[in-house]
Amino acid sequence: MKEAFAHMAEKTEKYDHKSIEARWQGEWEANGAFRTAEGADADKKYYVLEMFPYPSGKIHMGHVRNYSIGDVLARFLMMKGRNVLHPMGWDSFGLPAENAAIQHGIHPAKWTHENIDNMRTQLKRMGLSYDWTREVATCTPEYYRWNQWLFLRLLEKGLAYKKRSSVNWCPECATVLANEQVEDGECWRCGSTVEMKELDQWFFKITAYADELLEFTEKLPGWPERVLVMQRNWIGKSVGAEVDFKLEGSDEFIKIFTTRPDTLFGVTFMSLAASHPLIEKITTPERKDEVRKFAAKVKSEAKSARPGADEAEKEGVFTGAYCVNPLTGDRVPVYAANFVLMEYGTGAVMAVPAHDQRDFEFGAKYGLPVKVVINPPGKELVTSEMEAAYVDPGVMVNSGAFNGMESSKAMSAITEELEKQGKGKKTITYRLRDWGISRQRYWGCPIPVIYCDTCGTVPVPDESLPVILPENVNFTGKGLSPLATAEGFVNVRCPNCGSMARRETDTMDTFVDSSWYFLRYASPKNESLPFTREEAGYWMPVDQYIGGIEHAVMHLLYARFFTKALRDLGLHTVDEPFRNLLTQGMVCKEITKCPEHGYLYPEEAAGGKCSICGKPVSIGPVEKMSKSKKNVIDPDRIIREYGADTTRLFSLFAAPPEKDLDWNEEGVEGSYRFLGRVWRLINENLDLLIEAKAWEGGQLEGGPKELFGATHRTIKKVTQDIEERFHFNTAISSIMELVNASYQLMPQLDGKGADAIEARVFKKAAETIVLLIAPFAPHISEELWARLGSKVPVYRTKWPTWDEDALKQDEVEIPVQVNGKVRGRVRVAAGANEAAVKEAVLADEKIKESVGGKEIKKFVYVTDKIVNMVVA
RNA sequence: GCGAGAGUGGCGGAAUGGCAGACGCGCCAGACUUAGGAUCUGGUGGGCAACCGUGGGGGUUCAACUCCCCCCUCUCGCACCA
Repeated sequence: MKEAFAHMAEKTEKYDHKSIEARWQGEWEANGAFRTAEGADADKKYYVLEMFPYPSGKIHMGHVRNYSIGDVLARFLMMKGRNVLHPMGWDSFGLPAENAAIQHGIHPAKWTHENIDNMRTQLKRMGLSYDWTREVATCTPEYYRWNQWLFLRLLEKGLAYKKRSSVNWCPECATVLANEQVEDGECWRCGSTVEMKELDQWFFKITAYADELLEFTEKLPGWPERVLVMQRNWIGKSVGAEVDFKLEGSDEFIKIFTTRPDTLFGVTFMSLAASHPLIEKITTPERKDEVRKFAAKVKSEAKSARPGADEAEKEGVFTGAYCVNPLTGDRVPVYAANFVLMEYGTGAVMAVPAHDQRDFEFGAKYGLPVKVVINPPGKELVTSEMEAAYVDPGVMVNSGAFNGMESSKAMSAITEELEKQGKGKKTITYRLRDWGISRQRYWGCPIPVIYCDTCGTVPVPDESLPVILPENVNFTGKGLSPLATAEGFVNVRCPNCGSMARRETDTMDTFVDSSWYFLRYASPKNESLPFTREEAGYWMPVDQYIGGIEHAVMHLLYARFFTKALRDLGLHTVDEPFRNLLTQGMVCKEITKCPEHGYLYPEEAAGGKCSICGKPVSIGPVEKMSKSKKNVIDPDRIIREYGADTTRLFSLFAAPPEKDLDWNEEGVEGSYRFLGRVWRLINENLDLLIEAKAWEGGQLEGGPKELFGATHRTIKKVTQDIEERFHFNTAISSIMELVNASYQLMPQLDGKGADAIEARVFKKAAETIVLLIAPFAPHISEELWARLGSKVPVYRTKWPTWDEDALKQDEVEIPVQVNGKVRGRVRVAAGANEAAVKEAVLADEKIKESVGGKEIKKFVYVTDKIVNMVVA
């Protein structure tokens, strides 16, 4: 239909996003537009980084949003004269590639590289300002050899070690999972129930940095508070004491951990984790049966997702054993309890029902005594009247020599006493565990060690790196990793003694790869080091890191750990990798459902009817885009139909970056219309605009003065919105206002020449619009800039600056409130004094009426802003 | 339970002590047109009005979406951490 009218010669050429975007992407590529090099002036550097993607095959809207945000910043800062590093790469080891091999018989390498090629093309079509010469892919030997090299350095430092340990095992993925990869007892990737398994594993000693990692969460003002909180929770530091309780009739001790040594005199029983190794030993024969049954029950319950902590009933059984309170000598019965976790502390807890809510509940259930040792200030607790534990500080009682002391002081006093007697010591525990990095998978970085019968565990020498992942292996998806069955890989001579030995066949967790890639971008091609001190020294830290909240703990904590460990290896000098972090919101869309066919893709629900059966479709709540709910929009289609500029613009305009974005196609059309409006504004006046000289200042009146003021106001607003708060949505809306204001001036251009003030002010506005939209919609911006006659591309043009004088208005309209309600407005000279304003206000008929002759008790005037009168 | 964030027109969202609803979507009207799902222009929180309106209730202030206190709802994170 559109074509039928195409012959109706339109006044101006249509906005053809396809040819414009192809042209400028070609130009940028041909000119190496975004290549970066270290400069002399270190404070001009700016490192913008978006989390690199896993090459799943196609980009999704989350990527579009992430990279659009980063690109606005990068392009804006380039125009502001910063030396911007803006790289991109691929987090390209990982399970999906291996699954593709198992399911479709495609080699992971082939699958991955094809996906990378495809996604690179897609990213280039978005017009992102990456320095592609710095591209890295973690699955290439050029990259992963440095993974191996860094592993060896950590090994030398004692920060990598091997131990046999019980690990989380996913039966479906046939691999070990890190603690962080287990969610509610299920595999984070496939959702299978996780089992425990004993295996020899490589670990990184992240716990050696627990304190520093925690401490620096207070020194990252550029990070969102919630991410820091999540990391603090994850590290889970608590300060307290370890206390030894001697077992009655034995030389063994039960070691407990407590954060409340001040309550030690109030211990009335002891709780052990059901899986505590001492349980079996100490349980009296007549109780064995009951205790074993209980332990089995706790174990099975632990496997299924534990119900919400506080609501779960506290249960336990008496073991028949007693231990002795080290300070009071009291006899304390030992229980096995379901709420004590073997993984935390020592797996044993001293129970103080009077001052711990869990112990209180447990004690009440089994009729155990309550002994108060802390009274609230000015009060006395009566055991029989207590309905809950008293957990706050107070004054010590029933605590021997410590009576009368502030409980806060007793904490350390009692700990010191224990230390003096050799019965305990001050201790700090962490929830954070060392990072298990071994994976029984093929598509990952080989761990560079060799096992020799004579020499033991031997590191692969640096000069033998990289340990190449062999291509020729079998994929079954069952049992051992394909590497373990690759004879040519496994069998190797010991680098030490030369006898036949075996290679490690586990590969590294892919989070290792992504823990230092931001450093590799500084020296992407270096063949003798992972990165050089000079280059990393120039670019690091990343000034702005942008990515999804899902990486709040794992990736971001590992990357922080690596940065610190590599610093201590002397490889660079920064403490923290990411100075500022922006966690973008999710991209969401409403769900469409057919009563018969379930979830429908948006295109299957066109017109509100199911495309399969024609039944009306129910439109559900807005949720995160996901394939399972079919509420996904393919960026490729949007870019094809509307162009990259529109797609980027909409994803930035619809919501501020940290909030969730609600995708809707009408909004996309709105953004497209806006770009069309900019296109016409300039092309319909192109001859005049080329000829006119932009107005840069001087005496103005009326329409031109207004537009010139609006131009400068917009420069100021857009600049501040981008650099101070990342509020791209309001930046874009203010450019829209400037475009609207420019259209308002168009009638005044009629019949005027290029020398006319109107034309010159209009030119200034037009130029400004083109430059201000450049970070958001770079292609149309370049095209219009070239059409306006510039030989220099926009990305090398200076970002416009504003003139405070141009913002000033001669006259301002002041709203006048009477008792807080707007009753009228007066026009006064800008900056007028209160007396002058008052005179104008009192002369106004409408306002007079509102005042109704009543007494004016107070007259408030905020210069150029508002008047408020209190009358009665 | 603890922690973080949010609650504003039909919708996405503006406004961080100073005219609530910028900008956009949607909707309505007009212009141009053989035609319009193009474009341009205007209108659009509710109410006939006085007035009423930012989750609810109190407070501070000349002035509160914004600050303080209490409560409700939602989202996210942590969750028997001794």
